[in-house]
Amino acid sequence: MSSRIPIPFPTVKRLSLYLREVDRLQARGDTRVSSRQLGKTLGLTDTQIRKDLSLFGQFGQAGIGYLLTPLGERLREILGKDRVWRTAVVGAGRLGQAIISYGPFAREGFQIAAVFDADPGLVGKTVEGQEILSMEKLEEIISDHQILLGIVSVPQEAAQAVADRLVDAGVLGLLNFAPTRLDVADRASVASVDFSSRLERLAFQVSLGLKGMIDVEE
Amino acid sequence: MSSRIPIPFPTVKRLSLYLREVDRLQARGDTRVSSRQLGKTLGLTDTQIRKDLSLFGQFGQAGIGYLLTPLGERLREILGKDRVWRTAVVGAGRLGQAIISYGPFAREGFQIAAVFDADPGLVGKTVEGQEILSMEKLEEIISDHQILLGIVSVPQEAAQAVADRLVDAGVLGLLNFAPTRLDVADRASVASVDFSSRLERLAFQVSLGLKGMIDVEE
DNA sequence: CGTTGTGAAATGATTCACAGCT
DNA sequence: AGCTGTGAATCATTTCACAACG
Repeated sequence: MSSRIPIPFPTVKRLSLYLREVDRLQARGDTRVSSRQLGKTLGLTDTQIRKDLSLFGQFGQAGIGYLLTPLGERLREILGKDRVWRTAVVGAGRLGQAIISYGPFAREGFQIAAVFDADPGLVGKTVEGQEILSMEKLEEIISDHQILLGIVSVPQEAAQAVADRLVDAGVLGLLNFAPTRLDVADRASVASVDFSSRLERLAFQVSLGLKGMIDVEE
Repeated sequence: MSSRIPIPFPTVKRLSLYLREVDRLQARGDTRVSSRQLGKTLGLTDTQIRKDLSLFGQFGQAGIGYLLTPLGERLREILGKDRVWRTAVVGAGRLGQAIISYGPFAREGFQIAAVFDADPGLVGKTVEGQEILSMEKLEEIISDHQILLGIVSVPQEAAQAVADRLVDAGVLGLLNFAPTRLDVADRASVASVDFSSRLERLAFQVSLGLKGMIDVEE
């Protein structure tokens, strides 16, 4: 018998960090890690790590900690990294090109299977071994190559239209770099990377540090 | 008399979105907006928006909604956008160059005041009107130009060392693009933009959609 | 009416405290 | 002693419900 439980969203965020650190420790030759040790490098409490991991069963050893090999395997499985995710990049401007050549993506099992751009001046050029394709071919190639993820690195004005086309073509997940919300109803998942919002929040935090908390009354 | 209250972290995240939408509506010629309307475009509930805004005083009008001009002004003030933030970019590889030329930053009051890179092959070149400077000049220029924010777009291995130098030089906020945690103790604020973690979470969400919730027992 | 502002209730996530294993 | 796993308590955030206003 198997039961289904909801995974708290913040936990998912952390699982990804756990896996990264587990990989790093394994590369260093370690064979095990305690929740305390993991928490220290990641800036989290040991309790939180144990709580997170306990959602997926018991794979720690009291008195010892967690063995890196099974922990890594299980995290990979949970995060869907026990397979290759074919990914399309739409928008091959400076940002798109940076994404295509971004080391960690390739290293972590995300395979850039196609790159598209609307600019005829870019179409035909090659970035990191990938030929930039015309937008006209988008639907055909997404479907032929069974591409499940799409990275949207086009200007804000074009983002929603691109998202619509990707989803219509069968993409199930969008990584959005444009500073706007993508509406895909229930047809896909969307994750956003929002530089300016992040920088703005940083400026806010710094303001607080400089000025203390916000005054409610002036 | 004035009292100080803590601002919930999730609220800060949203304030930035509110401001962006307010600006967009104003550019379109609108003069007011209701929490309902705002929520619809941003994918949030109207109650949440009102709760968020109410933390900073009452500036809506019952029966009418919020006037865009005062709302925008107040948001800008809260977020620390009523001033120019001089910002340094460290790491002028593809990602760094994409960041430097990223439109929304400039448009939103963040001024790139200096660009550094450790690669002698890049030093002296110009990106978007900015000369890439040698790392040797970092401390001097940060201090002379009173740069308060630093963007870290170097490889993971170099990130912590760069962060240390920036903070020592007087930077108060770091926007970190490297897939690692930056330890700055209490000397600065850090915000991270973590592409791979985001993509991993997206893959996880898609897995859920494909496979349903995680099985607790196999 | 439609809309804001806000206490009160509900939900969600983290931390505490400790039993139990090695 | 050092560690995990977890129920219970606490803390944080969202949603509800509705009074007051234009």
